[in-house]
Formats: sequence, structure tokens, C-alpha cells
Amino acid sequence: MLTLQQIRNEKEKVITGLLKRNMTKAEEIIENIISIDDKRKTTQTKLDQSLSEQNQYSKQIGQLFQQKKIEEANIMKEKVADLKRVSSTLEQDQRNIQLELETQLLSLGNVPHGSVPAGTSEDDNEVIKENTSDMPNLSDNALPHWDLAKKYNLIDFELGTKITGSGFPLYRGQGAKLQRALINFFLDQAEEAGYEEIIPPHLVNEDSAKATGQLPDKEGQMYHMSVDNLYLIPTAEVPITNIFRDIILKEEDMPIKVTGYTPCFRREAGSYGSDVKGLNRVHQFDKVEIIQVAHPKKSYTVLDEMVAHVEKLLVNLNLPYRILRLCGGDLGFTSALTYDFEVFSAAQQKWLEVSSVSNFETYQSNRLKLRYKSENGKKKLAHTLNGSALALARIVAALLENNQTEEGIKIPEILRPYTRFDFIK
RNA sequence: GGAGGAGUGGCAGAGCGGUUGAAUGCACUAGUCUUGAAAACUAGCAUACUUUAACGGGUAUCGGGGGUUCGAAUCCCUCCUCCUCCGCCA
Repeated sequence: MLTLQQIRNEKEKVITGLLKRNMTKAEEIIENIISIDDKRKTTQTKLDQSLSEQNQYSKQIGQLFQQKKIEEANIMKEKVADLKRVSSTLEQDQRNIQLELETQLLSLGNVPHGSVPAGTSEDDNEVIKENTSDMPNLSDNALPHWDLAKKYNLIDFELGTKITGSGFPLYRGQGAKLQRALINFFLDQAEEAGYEEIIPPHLVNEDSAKATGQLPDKEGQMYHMSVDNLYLIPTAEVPITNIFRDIILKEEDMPIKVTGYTPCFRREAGSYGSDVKGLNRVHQFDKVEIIQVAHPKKSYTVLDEMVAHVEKLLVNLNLPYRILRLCGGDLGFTSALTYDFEVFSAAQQKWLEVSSVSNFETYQSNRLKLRYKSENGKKKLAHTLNGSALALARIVAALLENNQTEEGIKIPEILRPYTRFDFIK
């Protein structure tokens, strides 16, 4: 969530930023927020004055009682009663104003970074790098991953559907082992890059979902356990970032680097067609996430470092990939700058998104109340960043398709110590 | 799930319903002393909002929410968390 300070101090920048997100009424909305906030301030002042008077009277009443001046005390009590009526209406007003302010603020996405290109859809994303040196030469009868999965008995989509429903694949045999191998490989790589490994809870409460911005924005995307009011995590970002809720760091604590593997659960309501075939879009998938808390001055260096980390994973897996800088229209609500990674899944001739690396600047930390004490002792919001490193399901899709041969599916060198087999047969 | 107990500042730990934003100790910061350090001494040390050019002032906060009262850390209700015992269980 943007801070009021940001909105007031950098009004023009915020407006142009929101326009880049195609929020056409940005100026109007911002002006409205400022006027609501003005109202909030004046109401607060009036309320405080009224309460202050009440407090003074109460002290006097106490003294009068001690001096046994009951009559005078009773007169004063009536004055307080009047003041209370005033303050309770003011309080109600203030509550409504604050609620209104909050909903207005929640409707604003993050201000995009200067390098974010204008645009309305994914077609306007900027391809900043394309590395197809590992592009396979597949024969005409190459199979898409869902057929390969069946042929080699790696994934049973029908069984998953039987047990749970569509979009819940069941991995088995070498398919299951490949999952485990990838998870371990990714975690080891993250550890080598200095990230602390975490296994967080896979369900989160409402506060946590709010703090990272899933609520109220993506309410329908999460599975909700109404009995206990808990949500299945859509990404490890939610529980891991919430480690830092209500925290004040020392400046030298940063950067903090945390990684974690979790399954991710997404309802993906409303998506159908070829996009959801096989592993392309599922309700449950595995992902290793990397997260950093960084000093505002260094967060973009950190972002580059994270992008490099993800890129290295893809190079190591010998997958053709490209890196996109998301345009204003495609940029996630909470992000200031996002790089998406896509791998080419050669049999279905499709680019599949496998990672999204973002700098949220202070947008998340504002809601998290994640701050650090700067040199002069002032508390400032830290920057948060995260990225997938990597999301498994689609990586598996690309690996299966791209590495299919007459003899079976070839496992990339780097994974062999993890799978302990060279071929899927 | 049942019975009991507890939740106060960074930590420990006081707190008759009325100068208690909160004693005291530790920790922390600055200073004095010292060649330096330690010790000792002195002072400072919560957060948020609001007001002010500034000094400063005001309001709220003692697990969360609500209530009683002129006045609540202190009384009542409710929820949460932790501890002890019992039950169940990977």
C-alpha cells in the first residue's frame, strides 16, 4: 500500500505512475485521497480536543470528590456527559473516514519504476533478453508433456482428478523423483547464494494475507478454510514475507535473504482452454521462492542479483529462456518492477512463465510495518523483493518436452546427482 | 476437546479505579572520572496519530476487541496466545 506521505510528497510522480498502470482517473483519485486525509486530520484534532477537555474535567472531579465537594462534582459530570456525546460522534466520523481512506488506498497499485514500459497487456512487455542456445531440434512426432507423462507413467492427471479434482496432478515413479530432485537442486543453489532455508506454514491467517496484499485484492484466487478462517498459501511469499511483519531492523541487518520450498495452491478461477492443459496451469504446484529484505538504496542492485540467480538456474538446466520486463498494464498490483522468466516448451511451441522476480519497494513493507532504524535513528520502511527460483510444474513441462529422445527423456547433467538416473524410460 | 493459571516498555519485574506512559533492575545511548578499559557517578532512553516555524502541546496505546465509570493497566464480557494437568492423536 502506498503511504500518505508518498502521495502527498511525490504527488506528480504517483499520478504519472498510476497512469502508466492505465488508471485513467489517477489524478482525480489522488486528489480525493488527499482531501479525505485532510478531513481525517481536522476530525482527529477536534476529537483530541474534546477528549482532552474530558480528561481535565475528570481529574478535577476526582479532586472535588476527595474534598467532599459532591455538588460541584456532579455539575461537572454533566459537562463531561455533553462532551462525551460530542466525542462519540466525532469518533464514529473518524472511523468512517479512516475506513474510506483505507479502501481508497487499497485500490492503488504500486508506483511503477521509471524503466517500466507503458502498455496495456502482456503483448506490450519488453523482451530484454532471449537465450535460445539450448533450443532443441525435435522431430515432427515429438510429444507434448502430457503425452510424455502418460507414456512414461510420470504424472497421472486422471488420478489427481479422481482424488481431488482437475488441476491436481499426481506425480509418480520417476516423475515424483524428478520433482524432488528439482526442489533439492533449487534449494541447494539458493543456499549457495546465501539464502537461509525456511519451511513455513502452508496455511496463513487473514492478517498475513492482508500484509502481503493477497487480501483484499486476490480473494478469489486463494483456497479459504472458513471454519478456521485460514488460507492455503498461493506462494511461499506470503508466509515468508510475514516473518517480517511488525519488525524493526537494524540497518546492518540488511540484506536479509530467505528461501523456502512450498507447494502453492491457486484456484485459478475462470481460466480454461489450452492454457490449462497438462502442467501449464494447475491448482497445486511446487515452488522454491527467494526473498530479500533490502535497504532502499540497494534494492535495485539486489533485484539484478536475484534476476542473475534465476537466469543461472535456467542456464544450468539447459532450457531456452527469455526475460521480460513487464509493462504497466501487466505489472502485478504490488510490484514496482517485475522481470518475468519464460522457458520455451518445444513440443507445444509455447513460452511458459516459470519465474517472476519483483521489487516491491515499500509497498509491502508499509502494510507489513517492516522498518529499519536509519543512522539518525529515524524509522524508515525497508524494501522487499521476491522471485520464484523456480516454479516446478512448468519447468517439468519444458524439461520433458525439450529433452525427449528415442531412448527416453534425457535428464540435464546438473540434475543427475539429484535424480540418480540419467534417463526417464 | 475438558479443568486450572497467566499475558505490563528491548528483557526481567512492581502496580489501593483518580498527576501511572507506567516504580525498580538489567540492557542500551551520551557525558564525568581514567593513559585506555572496567567500575562508579550523572543524564537520556516506547510507539502511533495530531498540532506548532520551532521549543513544545494534545490524544491513543499495559495480548486483541467491546463494556461499566466523571475517570480503567486495575472491574465486567468476549476472542487470541502461552503455561500446568487430563483426554485424544501423527
